[in-house]
Amino acid sequence: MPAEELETEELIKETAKRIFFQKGHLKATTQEIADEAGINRAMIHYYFRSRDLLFDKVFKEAMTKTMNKLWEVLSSDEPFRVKIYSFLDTFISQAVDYPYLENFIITEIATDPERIECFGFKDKKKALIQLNKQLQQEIKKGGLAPITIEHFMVNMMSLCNYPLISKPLIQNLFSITDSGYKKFLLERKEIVYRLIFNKNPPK
Amino acid sequence: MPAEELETEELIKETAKRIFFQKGHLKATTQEIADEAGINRAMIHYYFRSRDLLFDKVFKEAMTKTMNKLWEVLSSDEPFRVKIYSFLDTFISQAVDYPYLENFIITEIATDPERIECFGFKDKKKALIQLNKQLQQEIKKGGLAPITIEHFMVNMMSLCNYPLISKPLIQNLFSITDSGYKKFLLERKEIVYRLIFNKNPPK
DNA sequence: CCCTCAATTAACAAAAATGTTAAACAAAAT
DNA sequence: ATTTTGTTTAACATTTTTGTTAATTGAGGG
Repeated sequence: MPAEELETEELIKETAKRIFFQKGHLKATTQEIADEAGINRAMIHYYFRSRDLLFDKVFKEAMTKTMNKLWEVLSSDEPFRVKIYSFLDTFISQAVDYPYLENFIITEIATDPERIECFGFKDKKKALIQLNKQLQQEIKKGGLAPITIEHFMVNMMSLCNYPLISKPLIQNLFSITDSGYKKFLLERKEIVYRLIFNKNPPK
Repeated sequence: MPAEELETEELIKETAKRIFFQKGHLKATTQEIADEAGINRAMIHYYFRSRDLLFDKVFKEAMTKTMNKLWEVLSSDEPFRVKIYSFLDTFISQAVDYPYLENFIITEIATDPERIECFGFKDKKKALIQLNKQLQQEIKKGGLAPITIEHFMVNMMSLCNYPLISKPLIQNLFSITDSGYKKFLLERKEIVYRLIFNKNPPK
């Protein structure tokens, strides 16, 4: 047994998170989770009452953590390009850890869009406005072709996220091995920056 | 009753396809499908033996149709930029029809990557090589910054597809209404072309 | 040493989903 | 008219998954 054994409750949450959002097995049963965690299935009910409550809690935690990180980056006082590069970095790191969190957001929220409501962060709007100001300045300086903040951000998110969530498809299309894919992903941080700014990334 | 009532088998397939790949409700039960189609649940078993076989058939059909369309475009004799613009068009149209097909590919294939094997089209490799030749020529001509065919295509796919499959998330982030989102998506064909070629699309 | 109490377990109950079957039906063939 | 055939239905059986409960364990406090 490991020196610092996780408390059962925490262990369940971590295991569930891994199965749901790393392995992408969103419909994993309580039995699968229990087996993977090496505990009795009843423990899940003991600590979380029901499968749905467990799922909710795990999702909400992962989502909040992620979103907070991202908005923090976007709200910082860094110059525009540094901020964007840092956003790419954070976004990709986070998505590498939980590639299927994004995927869950997509399918699950589609059937029940309420779920996402709770992530309306207080100063989201303010951060966006400020970022947009920076973006438009950058455009005026000629560093970027005219674009709205919405399209700009969707571009970034698309270019970072899609390759992560559609790994199997892309690997098949281009006959890329697992280790090859890792390299491919790492290359993308530069590729994306260059594409967006039409210029090499800082250092 | 409608004048040209669909044959039951076809009706089931169409209904299932809609629920699975338009509504994104991948875990829809046989009952839900039967209800939506207005038929007895046993009919699904009568025509398709099991839920899984139905799912497989529906998926395989949608996938094959999509892929064929895309490869056809990529294998055509059109000049590079026309071909690419046509690819964007086809890709987006198809994804608008079945936004969650992509999503299914992502989650389901993740747990069972074999599923995708069957879509190894005979002249995929040839089409890719030819396309790459065109791409590299375009780059030499100075029409494009140096890039591999893999990154180039992943860029295109990302920029087209991600906004479709992550509609709910983006709508929430930027407070966009449903009708606003439609407009947003249509704008993207131009946006993507401009981003990739750093220049306005043809006509 | 016994009591207490949270944590754990196995066995059970309930619910939800899938799969099967035998009978009813209805149109076409004989 | 009756048989045949493919389709449809309702009722039943099975399987899978979730949820509950009562008994067991084991560490700390009195």
